[in-house]
Amino acid sequence: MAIGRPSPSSSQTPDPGAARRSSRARGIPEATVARLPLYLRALTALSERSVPTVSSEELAAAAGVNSAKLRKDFSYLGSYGTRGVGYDVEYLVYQISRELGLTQDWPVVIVGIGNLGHALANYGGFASRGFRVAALLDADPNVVGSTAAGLPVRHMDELEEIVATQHVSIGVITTPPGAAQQVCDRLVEAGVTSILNFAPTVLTVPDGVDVRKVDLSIELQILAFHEQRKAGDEPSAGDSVLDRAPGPVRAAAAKLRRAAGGKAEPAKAAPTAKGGPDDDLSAVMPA
Amino acid sequence: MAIGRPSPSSSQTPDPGAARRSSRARGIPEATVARLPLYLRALTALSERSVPTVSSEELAAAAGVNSAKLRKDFSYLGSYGTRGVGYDVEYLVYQISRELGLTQDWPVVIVGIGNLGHALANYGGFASRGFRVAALLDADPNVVGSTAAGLPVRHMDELEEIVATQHVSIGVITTPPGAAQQVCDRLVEAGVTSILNFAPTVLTVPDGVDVRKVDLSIELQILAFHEQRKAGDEPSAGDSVLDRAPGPVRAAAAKLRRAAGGKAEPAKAAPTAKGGPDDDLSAVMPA
DNA sequence: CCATCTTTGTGCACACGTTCACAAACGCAT
DNA sequence: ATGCGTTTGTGAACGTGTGCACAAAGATGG
Repeated sequence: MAIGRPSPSSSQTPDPGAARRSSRARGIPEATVARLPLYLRALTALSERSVPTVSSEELAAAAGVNSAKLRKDFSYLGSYGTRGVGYDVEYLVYQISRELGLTQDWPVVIVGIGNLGHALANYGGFASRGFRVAALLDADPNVVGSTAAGLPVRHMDELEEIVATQHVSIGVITTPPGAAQQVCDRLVEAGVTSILNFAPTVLTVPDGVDVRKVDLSIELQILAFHEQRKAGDEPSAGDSVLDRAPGPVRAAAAKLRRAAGGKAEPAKAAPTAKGGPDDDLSAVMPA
Repeated sequence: MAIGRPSPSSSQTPDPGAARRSSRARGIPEATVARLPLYLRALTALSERSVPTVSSEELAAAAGVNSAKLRKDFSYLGSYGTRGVGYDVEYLVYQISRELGLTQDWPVVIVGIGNLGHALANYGGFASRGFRVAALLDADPNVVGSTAAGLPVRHMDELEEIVATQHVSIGVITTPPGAAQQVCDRLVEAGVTSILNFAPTVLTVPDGVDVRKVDLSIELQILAFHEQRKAGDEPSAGDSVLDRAPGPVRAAAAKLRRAAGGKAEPAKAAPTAKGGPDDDLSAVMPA
């Protein structure tokens, strides 16, 4: 992975390049990998209903994608279907599980046992797919010692030992944003090479370490954007001609803004106050 | 599983088409929209440190993207920078906020107050970006009446009234998977047009309704895939020559599999047992 | 006013992802 | 065997996203 990357780069989820290259190595496009869990879920449901085979059309509908995409996705795995019939459900479940690496055990540590940490610890879908919570960790003495989902919350200082003895390679960060990078560094140092980050922070990691992030705030903002579109549109504010004007006009406006003394547009919104969004340490749950 | 559902289209997150079209309408690519919140976060941090201007290089580093991409992204919004200087932080914060629709109030309802619902209700980043929790809802009488994050948990039956009187257009689903579609239908019926789904289910919604999903299980599986890559690779199991063999050989194998009586490869993994992953109603937190 | 230095904005080429559409492959009935 | 209906697997076209590299625009100093 990480082919031509010179210095340590933060291979966050949004960066397709790095992740893509690493998976394309053996041929499976990143976009396809991201959909495999979807197919697996749909197939598992069919399997439980003892359905022997499915057509690409049916399975695609169940997974919420179109059938051509599904067929192409499967073609990267090999030719597991039978023309005129469809795909063997059980066989496909197994093949996808294997491809995703779910046929083996993945011990996971969760760091930061706030509201979200609790939620994740209780998540049933964990164990069912080969993931096992190896330990719950927190730095707060008030939290350490309590139990969540039947597991004891242990102190951060035990991190290194746990990772080493249990061969943990995946870590989940559910700390406040301020602590995330520090925790991340420690995880990496201890030997963790894949991190799922719920804190609203850009994590910087060395080459060879994968980071994926889940960010509720971002998802909501994207929804808001589309929602605004649906409404009358027109971003509403002091938009006018200036903003989209070309060259000179715009430049002059910029100059004016700077001259006006920092604060441009004494707008009603624009969160500038302290204790705001991301530094809000009270937010144990960041996403 | 909802096979031939022809009518309403389910515009889940993975489907770029629908979402893209709606945003491209006025020009901003979906990929750019998805990054705007990232920039906004970095800019807000700079703003709090009273930094007046940033170069694309600096801001890009803070947001974890490359500078060319950032400049191109901003170019879709208009020409808000000054050559030789950079971007005015305050002005940009305002412009991005406006573009994302964050200069207005977005009341939100959260349905399903389990562990995750609690976590979200307590999320500080909510209010700070124009999002306001209008109500917490649950169907369980044991939960209704309790309080979370200072707000009372109200019964699902109040949904319609709340949505109508408070003009709620965004709903967050944090119910068990089994209840998700039902809750979704009710939200849509009540007038909600944007849904953030944490339940591991494919939601079907009418045209005009946006759905984004957050799925922890999927993220972990993607990490596992890459993790497996890093290790010795070789998906390990009865791979051999057969799986990737062309034409006739493969076909014969498929025939054999079917003839063998359903269950192919009595593999150790492949979750087939009941009480498994997605139907696990005990999993209040799905993601 | 001119030269120089910095940084933006963008044209262009390329890579990736999606979708169409169709031939080849298969089951099944005759 | 042969033909027919079904469904896969994939080549090719298209659209999107990314990154390079550079000209144009502004700042700054003499």
